[in-house]
Amino acid sequence: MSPEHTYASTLSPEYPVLGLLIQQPAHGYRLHQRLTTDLRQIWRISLSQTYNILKRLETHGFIIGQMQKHVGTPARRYFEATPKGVKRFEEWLFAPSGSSVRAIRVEFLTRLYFALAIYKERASCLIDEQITESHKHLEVLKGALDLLPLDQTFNRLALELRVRQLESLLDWLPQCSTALGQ
Amino acid sequence: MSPEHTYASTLSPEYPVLGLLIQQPAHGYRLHQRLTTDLRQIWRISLSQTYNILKRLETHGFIIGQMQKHVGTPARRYFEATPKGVKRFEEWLFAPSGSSVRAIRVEFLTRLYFALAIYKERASCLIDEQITESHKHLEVLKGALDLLPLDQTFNRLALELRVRQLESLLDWLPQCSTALGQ
DNA sequence: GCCAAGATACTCACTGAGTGACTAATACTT
DNA sequence: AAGTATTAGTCACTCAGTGAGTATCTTGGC
Repeated sequence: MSPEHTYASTLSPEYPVLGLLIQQPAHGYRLHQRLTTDLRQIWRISLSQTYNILKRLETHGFIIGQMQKHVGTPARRYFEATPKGVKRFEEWLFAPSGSSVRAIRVEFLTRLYFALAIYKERASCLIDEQITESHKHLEVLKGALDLLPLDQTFNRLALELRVRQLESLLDWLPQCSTALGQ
Repeated sequence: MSPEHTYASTLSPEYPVLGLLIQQPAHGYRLHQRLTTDLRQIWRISLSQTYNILKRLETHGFIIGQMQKHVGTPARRYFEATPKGVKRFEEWLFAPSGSSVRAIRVEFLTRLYFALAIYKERASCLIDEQITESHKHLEVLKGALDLLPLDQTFNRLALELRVRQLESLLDWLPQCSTALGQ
């Protein structure tokens, strides 16, 4: 068993957490506040779950935490990303998206958020890539639909829904560019 | 802590497994085969995950398993639903759907599958209810979008995508009725 | 000046979700 | 008879997520 093996898929909540810490080091509670304001339309991560994720990120060496005692506040642990953590995050940020509609929605929006916040010049490139990828994926789904026998009513219905969802995603993607342009 | 408390959300893979067992008792391996043929467009459940779910369902008393020794085959455990399991399944089947687009997609399709297979007369009613619910939900999302300040570019983009996805779901739903009619 | 309510900051113990490697028997094939 | 594929299942693990609980500090009201 490889010691570097990590299970997390690219949809994992570890990435938004890591990204926020790269943007700005913070302690758990503050981090959770930023999660619930800045990213609340995408991620709903409870406070204790936030701490779980921090713990995991730390055991994997992607972040390190240090106690800091201020006068007049309870003791806090401040976390910041390690170079290893930054590397992992950037690899994720510019990697191709997963294929499910949900994966695309959640992943792409998260990537876009951080691209806008940290690596602004690469954001429009991210959008273009997503458009290309989604078109490709759409063709795959349509191909699969053509191959599905007509009597497989149920599987056909399910696939048709996925096609429609992907099409509506493709309708929406150009809006991102517009929003970015302002 | 209530002993009857179960964590599983209505999106849990326990329901397709339970439903297949209500349709027809089976052993784990066969069940997994049915999962990968009949429901492959919705659920991708690995073999070992199938056994995990069976174990959980059994410890909760929703199914019971019994060893059966055939000549010429390895020993197998056949599972069937208990009355308690049937009750739980039916409550889920006719309960209102979750609210996320993914929840609706996965849940609704699963419900529809079993409604068609086991409770055929109630299937069209299920579709109508989903249409009503989704319209309501769409209004809620649109309301939230109207309330979101214009400067919250990112959260607005995310919400707009959800609106579009829900609209495309609403376009698709009537197809279910058509498919059902045949 | 005190105390209750609430915000801050975190911990713990738990269940559920999901994977990959492994075992072991039977069945098919050459 | 040996080797491969299929059938059937177990094990040990990590990740995902919840809810209750703990402890400290701030703030508003009397």
